[in-house]
Amino acid sequence: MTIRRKTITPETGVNIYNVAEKAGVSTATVSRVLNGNPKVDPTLQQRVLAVIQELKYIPNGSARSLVTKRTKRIALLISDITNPFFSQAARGAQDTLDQNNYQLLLANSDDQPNRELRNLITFAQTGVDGILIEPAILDKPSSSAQGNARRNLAKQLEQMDLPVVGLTPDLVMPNADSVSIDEELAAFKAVDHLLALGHRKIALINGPQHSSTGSRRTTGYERALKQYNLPIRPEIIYFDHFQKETGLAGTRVLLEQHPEISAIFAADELIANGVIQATRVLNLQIPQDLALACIGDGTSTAESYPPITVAAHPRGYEFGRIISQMLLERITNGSETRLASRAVILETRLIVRHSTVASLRG
Amino acid sequence: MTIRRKTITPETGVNIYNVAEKAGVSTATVSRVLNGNPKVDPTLQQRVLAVIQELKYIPNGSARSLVTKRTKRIALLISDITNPFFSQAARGAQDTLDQNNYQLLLANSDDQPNRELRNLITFAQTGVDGILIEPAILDKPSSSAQGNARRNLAKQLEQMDLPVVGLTPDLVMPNADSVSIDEELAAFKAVDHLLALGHRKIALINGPQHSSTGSRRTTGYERALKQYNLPIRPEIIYFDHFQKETGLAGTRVLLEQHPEISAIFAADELIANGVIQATRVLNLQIPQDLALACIGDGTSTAESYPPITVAAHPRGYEFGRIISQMLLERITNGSETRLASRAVILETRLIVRHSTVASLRG
DNA sequence: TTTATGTTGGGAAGCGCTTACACTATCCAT
DNA sequence: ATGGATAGTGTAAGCGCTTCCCAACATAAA
Repeated sequence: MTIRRKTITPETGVNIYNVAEKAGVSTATVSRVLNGNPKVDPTLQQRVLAVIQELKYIPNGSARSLVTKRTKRIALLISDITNPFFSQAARGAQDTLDQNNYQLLLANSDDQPNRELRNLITFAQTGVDGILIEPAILDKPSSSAQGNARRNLAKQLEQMDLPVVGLTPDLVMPNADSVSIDEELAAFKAVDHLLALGHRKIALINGPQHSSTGSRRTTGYERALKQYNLPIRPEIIYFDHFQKETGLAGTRVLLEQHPEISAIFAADELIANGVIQATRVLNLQIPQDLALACIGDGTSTAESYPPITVAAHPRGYEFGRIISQMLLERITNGSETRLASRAVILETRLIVRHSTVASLRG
Repeated sequence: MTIRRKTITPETGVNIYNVAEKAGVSTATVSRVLNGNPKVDPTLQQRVLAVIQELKYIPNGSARSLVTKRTKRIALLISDITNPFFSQAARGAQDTLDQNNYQLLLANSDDQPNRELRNLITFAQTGVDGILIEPAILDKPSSSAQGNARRNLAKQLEQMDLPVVGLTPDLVMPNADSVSIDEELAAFKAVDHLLALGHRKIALINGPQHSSTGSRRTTGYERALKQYNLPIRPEIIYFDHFQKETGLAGTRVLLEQHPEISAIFAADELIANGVIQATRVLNLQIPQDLALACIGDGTSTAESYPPITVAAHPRGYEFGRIISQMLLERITNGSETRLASRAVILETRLIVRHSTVASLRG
């Protein structure tokens, strides 16, 4: 058995040849024990393992990936890790990936389609086995621009031909799954609750009007009103961003112009926090003067004063676990049977807390 | 010019040979334009670039890394991305890395030295150009166990011989920098402020007693008391975790047994939040009945009711930017001049807000 | 014109692995 | 004994790049 090439202590670190030589076997055998191939003589295996320990040999991932075409690495592309929902999701993903010996590559898109695309290309180059993505919000009302950005995303994704799981309801393409909640239904549940309590003047404070999330929540709100044969009054609907500031400003503006409002449906927890903050400034009591319900994961709303009634979806952590689990299935399965696309819709449920109470007005 | 090997459309994707062939040049030339080598004929360069576009060629990172030994990838190993400080730090790191075309690999250690070690090894295997690490807290009072874990960390890190920047004051080893704040001084400032206001019975609610952070903050607290010739009273010091629950429980316990306490120094923002929550339950007014100061980044404490006086350190985002910047310098510089280790200590400053007021008692 | 010098491009080695394929040894059925 | 499986190991061909080294050519100096 002869060993070619740099067999003697290269400057660059220990490689498989060094191990093979010292153990008196071929590189093939070393590789086999490295990969847990069952058909190697236990004696040899022990010898090789011992040498690996002794030499502190760590296999070179690049070389390995080059031939196997797998990296044991997946990418998570989200708008902003700073958002608690996403940092929880990252943690959830991390935990299940870790259990399966996968690594996590992180990138933020800031909801900009071009950054998203750029990151995707970098991933393709770097080499990842799959992609977890929260597609950028398409904020432009211009339908053509919106369509374009989405189409580019899909094109890029398809071209890369990697397993994908998206945190969105609308990622329909081969080799991809999607996980989301029924935004419209969640909004409907919250508003329906307010209506059932007798509220009739219910304002909506929402994120971007033309974002997919924003528009779906608006639809749910409208559907609830229609069900009670109530008119939709655009003047008590306020759009801006999914931020606390929106809740603050929206509440001020709406209540000033429409004091008859008896309840506010905040499209998200941050907005709801802003609403509460505004009521403190305006010296209003929740729920006596103003009822408040929102959509969220039910965590932070449980700790505010008063605790807020919420149409609750699973926490970011859950989302993270689910999407990474699905991605792993797709990666593992991908070679043989290509799985059909799945669209998972997670449950939401209404949690009634102290921020809502029967309307005291007309 | 002849081109060897699979020159014709491999199933696996476009490679550098395909590009070379179609452009009528050698792979060496393609590689040169790929890497921006200035000495290629502009005509050729154009031709190659055109073919790259046409074929949608994306270079294979593994192959590239295999020969260059650089991955353009760095690792961030922290205890928990879910902690806002760290998600901010991750964002800060991400942003500066992104600008320099580096990617971020994320891992959570949960403060467990063994997970930390395991992740480090995986990084070495995967291939990263540098490591950003928040070393696991060594909670065990047993000094030998503590020393061991730290020593293992250092050993592993040195063996990997990669540039490292640590979010800690105590990472002394070649090819590494560290960034931290003067924990003791921060604690001193906060407590000194309380003392200057006339408070004499100042309780401390802290995180783990034997964690490096916890013990340093205790020292600062003690130093401030000594400066005023006041005794250190262990019975009004409460240790547990850097969590809201600790603040809640600590406040109840301490005030029940020692109603003479006129001020609390909370070692961290979460604990301070717990203290506030406790005062609501106990029906105490801050700052009239109890003054409160803490250490933090000054963000969340600005928005509580009342806003909390804080010895403020830079935000996680700043830390993230700084450590990644330093790491990049080390990576870039590393080959020629090996930089001396640096230990950066970031400034803290006292921000006086409504939670502290002159003592109304003796 | 000849020689020295510089500039560009190509040939090919090899980075550190995995894995067909070939080979040898063993074992059981004939 | 002999042939055919079977199991265990080694050989060597790449994976897709980068880069050293040299050929080819152009240009400047003699």
